[in-house]
Amino acid sequence: MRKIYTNYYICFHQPRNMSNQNINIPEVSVDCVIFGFHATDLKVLLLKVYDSEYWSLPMGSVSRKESLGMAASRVLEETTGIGNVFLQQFQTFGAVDRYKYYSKEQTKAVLESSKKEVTESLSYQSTISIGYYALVDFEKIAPPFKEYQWCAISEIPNLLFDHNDFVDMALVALRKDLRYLPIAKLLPEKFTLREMQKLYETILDREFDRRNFHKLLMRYEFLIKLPEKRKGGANKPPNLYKIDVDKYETALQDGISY
Amino acid sequence: MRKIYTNYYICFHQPRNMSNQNINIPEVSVDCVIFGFHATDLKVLLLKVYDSEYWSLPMGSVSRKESLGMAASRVLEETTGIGNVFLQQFQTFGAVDRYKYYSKEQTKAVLESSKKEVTESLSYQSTISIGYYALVDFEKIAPPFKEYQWCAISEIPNLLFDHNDFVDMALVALRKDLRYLPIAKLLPEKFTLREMQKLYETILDREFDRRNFHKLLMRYEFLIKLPEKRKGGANKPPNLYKIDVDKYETALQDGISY
DNA sequence: AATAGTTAGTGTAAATTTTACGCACTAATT
DNA sequence: AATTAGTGCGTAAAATTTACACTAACTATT
Repeated sequence: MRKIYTNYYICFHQPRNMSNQNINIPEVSVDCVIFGFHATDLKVLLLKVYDSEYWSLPMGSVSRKESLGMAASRVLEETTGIGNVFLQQFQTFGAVDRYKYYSKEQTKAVLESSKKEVTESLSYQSTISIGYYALVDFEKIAPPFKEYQWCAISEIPNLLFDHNDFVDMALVALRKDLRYLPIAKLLPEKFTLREMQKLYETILDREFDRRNFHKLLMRYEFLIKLPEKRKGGANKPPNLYKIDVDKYETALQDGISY
Repeated sequence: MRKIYTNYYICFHQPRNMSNQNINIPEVSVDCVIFGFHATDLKVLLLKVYDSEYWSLPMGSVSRKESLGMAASRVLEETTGIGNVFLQQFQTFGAVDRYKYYSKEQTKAVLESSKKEVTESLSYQSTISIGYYALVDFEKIAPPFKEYQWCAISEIPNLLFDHNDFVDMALVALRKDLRYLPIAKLLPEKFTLREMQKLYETILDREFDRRNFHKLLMRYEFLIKLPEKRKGGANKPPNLYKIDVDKYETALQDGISY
């Protein structure tokens, strides 16, 4: 006979002492992987940890007065100035001592540089992090300021804590959900078909035939051909396109095949 | 000129007062959607809230000494006795006051029935819940005990808090990731091709041709034909199959098309 | 002004995959 | 014997994916 435990009722937590109530939820943070696209590279925006040589992802805590999505959006705005972007939750991380285990020497350095008297507390803080990724227009936040740096996916250094895992898993999620994601948000408002193709090729790490790709995209009718062309190259200037937002969203409902 | 905020360093939380330290992380829970499959129905295991008429999903808090996956596994074991199952994190929920906002009268009833003097505290507790779904063999935990009830997806009543959202989103995630998920875990160890087909048909809400489905599955070579047949019906007894675990996992890496 | 070099833009045919379904045979129930 | 449903083969139609070659427009060079 299988043993069935008897505490089958919902176990309510003890009420916390709210006297020194912080508006933020302790031990929970939101960490953001910000994707941008430039030339043929998928890039991630890294943030330099104050007064140290280390890099991390933008992160922050969650207020009790906001939803997770709002928190992610706010954190992004506060740390980078980027607002109003597409954000997608992809995974929540909560390994034991994950802030302690990874990059021990980095963590120590950061603690020292942060000039606060927090020595051991870090390992008990932000034990759980909700990962979001953002799709942003690279050009809108370039050139980077010295505290931030766009970094190609393939060249990302060791990051603080387990942030390298965040980047890896964000990329996995991005690839998996590609059919349903508005990846055009990684492009500038006006773009060429070739740029869009490059974007797909970079994310999926495969090549498309120019003509077939063209046909494929045109099926969905969310591309508006502009009367402008992009001059400057020593070649026939390509047409510029922009997105018909309504039609794009409709197409994304069903998924865009490739 | 875009305004860039200056707090670009990582903001460490104030250390919490650890004197009345609870081993569990307050305000965080793990909630489980347990999928089972019976006849032609996809079902979810619901848990009756102690001494009330309401139902909820199995849930519990997360210890600081365990990872999220371990917590989900433990919660499942503790509440239902089910162990060693496939668990998949699908989404983390954290809307403002989501425990207060949903099912106000239900929450109240539960609070009263729980016979604890927690009145307002609930709305500040378990603000964030990490959703996992499990794929289990329906037969192994049937017949249900009175505190639990298998409930067909289409007949789920109003659940506590925002647990209806959990079920909806778990199903969306299940459908989306179907190609990569070991949904055979929803079947008994020995099963017929027809049962597997029904399973796919139920999850995807579409029909397959018997012969084509047969061909499709056989391509992957993860089905082992057993010398047994399932007798009982007024017809030719169908063959029984079991899974070749190694080959199944290999096939799932690349995804099983349908 | 002519030319070379580069990339853009476009349609059609072949190959492959998916879907639909026919048929012969088997093995149980009633 | 009639009925019901599974097994396993095949084949044809439909849909999708892949392969492929030329002309056009611009810049840079001479």
